Amino acid sequence: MTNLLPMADEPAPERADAARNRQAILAAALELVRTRGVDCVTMDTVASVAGVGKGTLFRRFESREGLMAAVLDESEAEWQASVISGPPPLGPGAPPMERLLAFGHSRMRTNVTHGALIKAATGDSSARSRAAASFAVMHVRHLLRELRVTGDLVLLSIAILAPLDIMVIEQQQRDDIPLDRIEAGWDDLVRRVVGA
Amino acid sequence: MTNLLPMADEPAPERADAARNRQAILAAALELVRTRGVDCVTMDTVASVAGVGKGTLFRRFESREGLMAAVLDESEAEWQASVISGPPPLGPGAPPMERLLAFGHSRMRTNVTHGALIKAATGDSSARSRAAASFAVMHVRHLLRELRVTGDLVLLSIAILAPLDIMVIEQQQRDDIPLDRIEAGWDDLVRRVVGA
DNA sequence: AATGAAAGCGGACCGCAGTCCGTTTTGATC
DNA sequence: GATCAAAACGGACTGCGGTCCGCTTTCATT
Repeated sequence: MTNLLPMADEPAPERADAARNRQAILAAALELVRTRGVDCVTMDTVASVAGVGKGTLFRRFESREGLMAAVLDESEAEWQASVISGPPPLGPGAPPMERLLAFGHSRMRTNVTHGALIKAATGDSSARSRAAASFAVMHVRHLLRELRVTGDLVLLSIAILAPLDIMVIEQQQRDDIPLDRIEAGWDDLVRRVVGA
Repeated sequence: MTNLLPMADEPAPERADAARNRQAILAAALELVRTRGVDCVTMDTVASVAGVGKGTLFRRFESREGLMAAVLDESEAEWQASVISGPPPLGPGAPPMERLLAFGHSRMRTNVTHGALIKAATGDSSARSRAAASFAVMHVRHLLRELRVTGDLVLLSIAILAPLDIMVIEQQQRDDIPLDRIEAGWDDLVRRVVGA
């Protein structure tokens, strides 16, 4: 007998077939996104390539958005890792200001590169975007603190991060503003906020 | 005989029935949005209430997004008017810094109030959001110039406006940050950028 | 190994945005 | 007022995201 009365609300284990299917779906989605491009990947296609029913997709990943978020996390996780423990200046070791600028540049380029996927994974109040935003705010706030910035650091972090949003970046690109100029503008903003 | 050879590429006149239908559609959409809320308004419903075919809706307004943009413009236009020629501090007459802060607060509150409609009207590269953003950037840039701010004023304007975006605001509200604190944080940002 | 209930499965089905194309309306010209 | 091409119309149709529910699989227990 193991654990008759549930001790805590454990996150519910996953049945063998469920785990197998989640892997198959994720692999299929990843492959399809890579070969056809995000916008041409339908849920029916993913289901049939993965060899499961459509219902299974939605039970595992909630929505198309959720599935795309899972695909995106594959690369997002390693980006976060390189921020936390990669080589400087993005990772630890460089002075805070250099790290902050490197962080912004890296985030901006990543957003541009994975733009389509990020947009597909980021709808209203998606769990994924909350987590991603939370990580970024945490990191920027930490760097601002090291830079001895005073004030509401959470709000300042959000303000600093807002112009890096893909939608904002793409709007500027549509107005023929080159990426380098956007980057320079952001650097300027950061310096003004930090007060350097 | 009037104008046999077209002198310039005039924006093409509109046939009587076309104009009539556009009005009917817009009226129906406005009414439905008001009574049912944006998210419950389908294109089929608008079409049947307006007494036209579905095809007509899409020919006139391109997409659901476009229709919602048209509905939104009803109120957006008068907001822009109050910025350009309304009473201070939002309108002309107050010192630039006061106007800038008033502008931000007003924009923020408006975004929150019309959040659902704005989101429905604002998709990837919508013509509407380009125009709206353009107006805001123009205005902020103008105020920054009056404040003797130096640098890439367009980029700084975009950076100042980015945190006012509905998606950004709503993210913060989900994290239980009250609107007043968001507002204060934005004021702080502006003062740092302006250098006051 | 037998059992039974909970978890998972899958595909028919639904609602909605957007397209297509044969028919109708408009208005400039004669 | 008759003519006619261009413009507009409308609703059947398509494709996709998402739901529903009767059937199957899993696995803890005996």
